[in-house]
Amino acid sequence: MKIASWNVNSIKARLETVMEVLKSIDCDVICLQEIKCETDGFPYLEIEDLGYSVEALGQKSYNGVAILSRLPIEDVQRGLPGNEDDEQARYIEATIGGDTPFRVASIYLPNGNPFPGEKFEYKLNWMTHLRARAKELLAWEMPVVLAGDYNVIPTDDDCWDPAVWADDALAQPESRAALRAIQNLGYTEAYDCLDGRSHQYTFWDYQKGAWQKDHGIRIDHLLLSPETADLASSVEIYKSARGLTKPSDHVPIIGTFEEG
DNA sequence: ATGGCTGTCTGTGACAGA
Repeated sequence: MKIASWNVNSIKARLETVMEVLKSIDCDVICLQEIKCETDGFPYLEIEDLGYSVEALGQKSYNGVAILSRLPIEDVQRGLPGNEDDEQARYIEATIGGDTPFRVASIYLPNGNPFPGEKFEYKLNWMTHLRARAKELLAWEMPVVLAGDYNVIPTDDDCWDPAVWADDALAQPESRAALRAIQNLGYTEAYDCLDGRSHQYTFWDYQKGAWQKDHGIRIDHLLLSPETADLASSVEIYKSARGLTKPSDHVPIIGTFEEG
């Protein structure tokens, strides 16, 4: 079972690139973020032609998340439970059927800039709700994958130059602590667990030749419940997606899991 | 090079992104 997370920065503007990458990475489940279209506007037919079922939660212009799966998608939860007042489309969760069912969430965590400010408080509040949901899911005692663009640089070793990011919401101690607080419930981050090299990135800005200079940050993460961590065998950052024509500024992060 | 990117919209510049 291969499960990926990928912020595509508009599914419509990126459709050809997305389909090319989906064929290459050959995953069973792909969690998409920043689809930037309304739920009804998702290009369902094109993705279904690749063999995937699709469940999406979108809104006009911004944000938006989706789960693609070759296996049946069941019990879809749209929006982050306990955070029903949030009008932004940032969370969808569902059960992926099969011999070993997985509960999978596609998460687009708020950016939080500028720091400090209301948007940063919104980010921290959102992370508090995510932690509460993560705790609930542990009680399900099944494999859980919380996949997404967390918009958090976990440590200074996960960016090219900590000084550049020091005043940014993505690198604030509060943002990092809120991510660790979720992990401290009992979640394992797939990259930390299965690779762990420093200075490996999932995002490179479009500006200033960031990709060519490898000026990136690692902000896309796969959080695994203990049941999932036991099944995890490898992780890959699909870096070559950033070098394609008309790329997203993020690349997929892919986890491989044994099916017990 | 007082800049340098990309996407969205009842758009043609403002905003959001990170």
